[in-house]
Amino acid sequence: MSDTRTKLAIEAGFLFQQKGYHGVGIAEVLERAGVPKGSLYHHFPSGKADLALAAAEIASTEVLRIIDASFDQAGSYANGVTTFCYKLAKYFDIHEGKIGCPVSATLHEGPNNAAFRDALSTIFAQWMDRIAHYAMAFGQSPDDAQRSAKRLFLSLEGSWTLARAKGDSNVIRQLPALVC
Amino acid sequence: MSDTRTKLAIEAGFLFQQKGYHGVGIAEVLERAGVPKGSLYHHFPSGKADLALAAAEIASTEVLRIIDASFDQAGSYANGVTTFCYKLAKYFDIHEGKIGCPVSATLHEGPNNAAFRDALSTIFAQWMDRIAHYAMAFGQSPDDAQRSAKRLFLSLEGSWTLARAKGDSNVIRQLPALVC
DNA sequence: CCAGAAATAGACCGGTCGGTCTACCACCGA
DNA sequence: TCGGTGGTAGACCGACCGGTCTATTTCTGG
Repeated sequence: MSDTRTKLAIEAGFLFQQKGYHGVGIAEVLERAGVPKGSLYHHFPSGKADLALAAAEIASTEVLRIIDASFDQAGSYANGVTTFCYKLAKYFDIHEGKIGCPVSATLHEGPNNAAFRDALSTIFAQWMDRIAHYAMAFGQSPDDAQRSAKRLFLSLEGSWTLARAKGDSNVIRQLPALVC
Repeated sequence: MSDTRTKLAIEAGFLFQQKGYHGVGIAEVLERAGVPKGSLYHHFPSGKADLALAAAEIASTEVLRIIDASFDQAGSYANGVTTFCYKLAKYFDIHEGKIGCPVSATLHEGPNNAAFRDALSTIFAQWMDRIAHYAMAFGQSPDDAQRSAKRLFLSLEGSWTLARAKGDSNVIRQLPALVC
């Protein structure tokens, strides 16, 4: 199995989230992961771009997992949103406020090609679909659920940006009061 | 007078907004502005960082100008928000969808130092203050105005992100229906 | 136990990065 | 006319960039 591959993607993601695609050098990723260059190009033949895509994929999966964990045991949609935001705020604090949206930081400032934009767009759609799914599960109409999900997602992206600028995770924690 | 200085900041801002701080090389800015390297380091002694700060300042002023232009002649707060978003969407289209928040793209992916974060945080606060000011002018209570401004700002940041990922300015145009 | 594939290891490459430095030029008050 | 100054011009630098390449080690099926 390819444990090295996963480790590379995770560590790369960690760095991309803080400094953006262009802000991270291959050497830095290699050092953090404790992996030589040869291994990287073995597992990711097309190099940095491959790495970023894989890192974004992993980060996205983690976000979906957090959504599930937040809503599965919630008593209401508003309740789920609150749990979700608190979990994200905690994650933000763990990384000492240096982190933004895990996938947009990775992919947005990368090469402006179709592959990156498509991946980003797909991931965002998945997030909103998942949130809308829970909104409907809690009784909202399909239309309302779509709106709720979009409202939450857009504000969340904004919160990540603002929280990072202010170095304060409370921006994220105050989100439920603003969108519900 | 220093026309060169302004030109450098504007062109740098244009590029930073598309590719982020690390994604833009000094040489590229120089070529776009048609200015030799010596001039840059004459006007911006500490180089790229100075340039980014100046570029962000200019971009922020422009956003404030757009806010004023949108709300000054509006009949209601909601009306002003709509005009504001349409203006931004148009700006987004002019740049062929390659652009995000003009200041966050410039400063967020830059060196993670206090100066950059402070500048960003200050600029965002100015934007929200200005929006809140108009919300109050249209009759909202101070508290409500704060909330309205924050809601609009956060969603707007998110919209810029999503619009760029999807390459579709309609995300921004649909914002008023979501936050008002 | 061995052959071959998978993976690791890192030296090496041309190009580009941000930044420095010296030379020159245009303007302006004396 | 001259000295000085604010600005322009671009050659040049070491560091670092992403990526390639060959050699070696480790794993695995027969």
